[in-house]
Amino acid sequence: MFTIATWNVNSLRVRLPHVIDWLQDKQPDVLALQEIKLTDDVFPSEALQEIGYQAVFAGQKTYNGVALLSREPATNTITDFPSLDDPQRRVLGANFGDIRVLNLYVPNGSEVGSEKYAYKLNWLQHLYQYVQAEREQHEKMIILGDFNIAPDDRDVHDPEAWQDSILVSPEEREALQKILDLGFHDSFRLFESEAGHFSWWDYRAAAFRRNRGVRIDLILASDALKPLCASCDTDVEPRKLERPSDHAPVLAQFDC
DNA sequence: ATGGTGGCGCGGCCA
Repeated sequence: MFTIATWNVNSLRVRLPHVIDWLQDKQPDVLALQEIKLTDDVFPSEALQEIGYQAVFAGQKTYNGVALLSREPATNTITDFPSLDDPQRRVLGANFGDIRVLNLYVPNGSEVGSEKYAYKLNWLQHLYQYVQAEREQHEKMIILGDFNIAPDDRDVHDPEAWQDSILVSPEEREALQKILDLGFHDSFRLFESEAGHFSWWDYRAAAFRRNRGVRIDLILASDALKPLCASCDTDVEPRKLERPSDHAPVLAQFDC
């Protein structure tokens, strides 16, 4: 069994105790982190090593930053799309055995029509190009992370209120669909077709308590991995802790 | 309709 998870931790410095507890509880082979919000020189490699996890990472000051924590070493690591020169650290690709893993922190986009929205759509185009090329080289591939896109209205607590806004706009959803059309599957939807299952809840207005969230943290499995996917679940428990991340971890299991 | 919270870092940006 190969188990892999994604978690936007919103500062690894603050959330390190939660991450360590969760790793010890769930023991995944790989955990992809987003928004670590720290520079490489202060990455907590030793604390993770002590509980049996190695790390590769691409950090920056204050914002963004991604990492892959794993029991076995990562190989063939990349931290950028070849076609995009971007100072923002949002991409981390690596192999774990014969599985190609791509950890993403997709830009939020702020507001539809804004400069940040244009950056998001452009970034997604470069992602598409990269995945298109990678797909030809790797049968077993997993793309996971904070996509900052809710795939469809089941993934939004109040679709009418959210209509055409950031995270759900048609252009964003089309960009995600294009990537799925390269031969990927939303693991969560292989097992659950009902609405109301979320991975992010705003810190404000008691959104978590009222389950007013969106499902934007995804694990995409390639065609070859789809039949091997045994489960995919959101773990809401860490969201209930003191000083939680605003995102919950999502964990998938594969029979390989 | 607005503001509500949290992280970084100490004012304002970002989510």
